[in-house]
Amino acid sequence: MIQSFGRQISTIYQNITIHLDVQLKPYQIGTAQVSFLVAILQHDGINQETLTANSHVDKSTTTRSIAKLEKAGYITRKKDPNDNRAYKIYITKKGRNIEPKLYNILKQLNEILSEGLTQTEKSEFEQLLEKTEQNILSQNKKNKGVTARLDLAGRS
Amino acid sequence: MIQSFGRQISTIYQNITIHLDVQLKPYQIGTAQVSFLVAILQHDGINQETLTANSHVDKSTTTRSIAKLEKAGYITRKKDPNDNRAYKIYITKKGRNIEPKLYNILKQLNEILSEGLTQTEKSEFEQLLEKTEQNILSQNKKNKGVTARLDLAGRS
DNA sequence: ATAAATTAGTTGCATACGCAACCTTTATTA
DNA sequence: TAATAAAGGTTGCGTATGCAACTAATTTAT
Repeated sequence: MIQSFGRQISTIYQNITIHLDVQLKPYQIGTAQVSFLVAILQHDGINQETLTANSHVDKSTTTRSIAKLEKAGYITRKKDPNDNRAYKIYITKKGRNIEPKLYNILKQLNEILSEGLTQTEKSEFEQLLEKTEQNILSQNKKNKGVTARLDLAGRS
Repeated sequence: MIQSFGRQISTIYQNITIHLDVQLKPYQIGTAQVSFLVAILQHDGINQETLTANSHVDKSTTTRSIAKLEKAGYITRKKDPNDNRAYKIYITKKGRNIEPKLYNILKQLNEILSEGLTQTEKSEFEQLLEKTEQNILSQNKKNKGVTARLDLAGRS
C-alpha cells in the first residue's frame, strides 16, 4: 500500500476546506482565517509573531490572513508601544459577536469528522494526530537546519 | 478544546507538502502531481475522468496537474478512440524510470509521519483516517445534493 | 557608540485548488 | 431524427500558502 497517511490526510484536509468555506461564507471569511480568529478571540491583544509561531505557518500567511480579518472588520491592529516593529491584534465588537457561531461551526466540523467513532477512538485519534504532527514538524525543522549548514559549508 | 481534528490535520497537511516539495524538487514536480503519477504508474492508460474520481479532487485540478506531468515528460496523453471527448494517460520511459525513487520518497514520508508508533497504532491510525475521510467526503457530497435540490425548489 | 546581526512584518513570485462557465462530443428523450 | 441533457475537459477567477528578498526597528558585539 503506497502513500497511505499522506494521501488520506490530503483528502481530508481538502474536504475540510470545502466544508468550512461554505459554512463561513455568510461571515465573509475563509478557512484560512479561522485558526487566527480563534487565537485572537482567546488572546485579545496577541501579537502577530506569536500568532505565526502558534499556527505553524509562514509569517507571510499570517500577514495576509490578518489583513483579511481586519478588512472584514473582525479585528484591529495597533502598534506595540514597546516595539515599533510589532503589532498587537485586538478583537472588535463584530469579531466578538460571531464568536459563538464560529465555535459552533468548528464543533460541527469535529462532529462530522468523528462521526461513528467511540469516545475512546476519538481520543486515540487526537493523540495519533498529535504525534504525527510533531513528527513532521520536527522533520521539517531539522531540514531547515541542514540546509543552512550546507550553505555555510559551501562557502569554504 | 476548540478545533482539534481540523487544526491538526491542516498543520500536518501543510507540512507534508513542505516536505514533499523539497524531496520532489529534483524531479521537477510538486506534491500535487504525486498521487496522479502513482495512479498512472499503477494503471497505465487510465483515463482522466477515473483519475479525478479516484483522487477526490476537482476535474480542473486533474487537468492542470496532468498538464504539468506531461510538460515534465513523465506521461503522454492520447485521445480515447472510443470517445472523442476523453483522453487516456500513459506513462513514459522517463516516468517509469523515477518509479522506484518516487515510491521511496512516499515510503520515507510514511515512516516520518508514523515514527514512534507501534504497528498496532499505525493500523489503527489508518483506519481512523479512513473513517474520517469517508465522513467528510459523504458530508460534502450530501451538501451538493441539497444545494441542487434547493435550486430546483426555487424555480417553482 | 557604531557596525553587524537579528527580529517583526510586508510583498513578489510560484504552486495548488475549488467553483462556475464554457466548448465538444456523446447519450437521452420526445 | 431533432432537441435536450449529460459527460469529458479546459479556462478564468478567487483564495490559500511557502519561500526569498526586502524594509524598518531593535539587539548584540566590537
